[in-house]
Amino acid sequence: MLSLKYIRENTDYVQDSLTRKQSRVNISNLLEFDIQRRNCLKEVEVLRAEKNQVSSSIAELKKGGENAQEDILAMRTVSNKIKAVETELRKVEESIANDIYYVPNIVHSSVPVGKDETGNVVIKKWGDVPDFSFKPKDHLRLGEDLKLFDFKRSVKMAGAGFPLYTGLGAKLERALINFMLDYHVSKHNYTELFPPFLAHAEAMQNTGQLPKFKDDMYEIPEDALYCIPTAEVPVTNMHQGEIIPESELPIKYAAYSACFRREAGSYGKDTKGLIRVHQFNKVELVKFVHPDNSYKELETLLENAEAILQALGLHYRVLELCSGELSFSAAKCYDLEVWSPAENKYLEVSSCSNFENFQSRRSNIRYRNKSTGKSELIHTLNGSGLATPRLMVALLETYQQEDGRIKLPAALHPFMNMEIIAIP
RNA sequence: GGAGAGUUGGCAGAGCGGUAAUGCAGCGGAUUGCUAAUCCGUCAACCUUUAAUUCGGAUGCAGAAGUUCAAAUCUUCUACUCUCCGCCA
Repeated sequence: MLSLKYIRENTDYVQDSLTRKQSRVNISNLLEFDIQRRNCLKEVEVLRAEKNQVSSSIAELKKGGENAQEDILAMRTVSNKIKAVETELRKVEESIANDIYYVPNIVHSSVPVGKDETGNVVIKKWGDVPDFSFKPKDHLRLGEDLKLFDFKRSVKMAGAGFPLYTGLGAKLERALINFMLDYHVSKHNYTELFPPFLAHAEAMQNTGQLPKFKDDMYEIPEDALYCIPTAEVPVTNMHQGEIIPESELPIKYAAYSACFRREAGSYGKDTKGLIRVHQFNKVELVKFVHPDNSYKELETLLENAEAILQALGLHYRVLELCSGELSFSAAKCYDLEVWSPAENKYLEVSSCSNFENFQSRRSNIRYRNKSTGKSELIHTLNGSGLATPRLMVALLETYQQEDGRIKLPAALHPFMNMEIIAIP
């Protein structure tokens, strides 16, 4: 979240940022509440000061064995007054809390202005669109022929959108996860984590999933827990409430998790196979960094995610998201899109974002500034590195042979113990 | 599921109705001098004020409600942590 003080002192900038983000959030209510709050505070603080003063004089009198009855009676009315104003204050603060959680992060000045996906800027293309001497099959057909997934039977377990990987498909899924984790740990110096897949409401609120995206999450009401939509949630919350020594920054984590998304409102879109599912696997990269370096760290985060696609030899492009496409919590974001030969389009496999102190303010994650000795909010970043389903789509389609077999890229050979996936 | 103990500043830790000791670490300063020590100040977030990183005020003891002139301290509820028992992969 943003701080109320920041909104108050930079109202025009925040409003401009909201406009660029295509947000209809109204901050004038918030500013009105802010004034009310400060008026109440002033009132209550004067009364409290009086209370403290008289209270200590009562204490003095009693110590000296004197009668303090007069003061005590007077304090009774003051106390009641305080209670009344405090109630009012609490109401105003509740209104502020309700509203401020719906205000999205500000947009970084480097972000191109635009209102929808047409405003995104392609800043890079890597590799070539693969060329086929035959008509390439789509991943569904390939999966069926090679018995890699079973979408019909998975319905018996959990319904549509919960993929079941079978045989070499299951092994390939596991190989991709292992390959990516190993790569980030050994080549990019991330620390590997295996986090819980459920998180409580506070954790969800800290990273910005709640309150706005409640409907997109699976919930377990008996235990007040939610299924995580990304490992970003548990991993970012790992340092909640901590003050991290400046010398330990940046902290970099790579975490595998299953991800659960209800995808409410997107029914009928991308219903084919693996392209949009309720449960999927992802290796997530999360960084806790010094505020001065966060944009540099965003660039390397992007490079780290790209390295996976390069190692797998898959054609992709990088988008710099325009202001209107930025997610709620992000100040700047790059999307990585891999090429699907059968779909004949690019599919998003990663978003790399800088959240600046939007998440760390909610989660109260700080570092100790060496020169001032004061604690300040750190910046958080994260990016997928990568999500498997669409990666699987691109991989199968890109490396298919005319005879229907899949010739795996060399990077996966050690993880699969084979070079070619053949028709069983 | 049952029983018990606990949750205080960055950390450690006292206080158990009169308004948060003390130690360590950090930051600032002073002083003596030299593989460092000693002393002083400061040490979340908030409001107000200021030329100011200034003065002041209020808050703050897991969270919420209550009793009281006054709550870290008493009462109730909630959350979390630990220990033991039971059940289970």
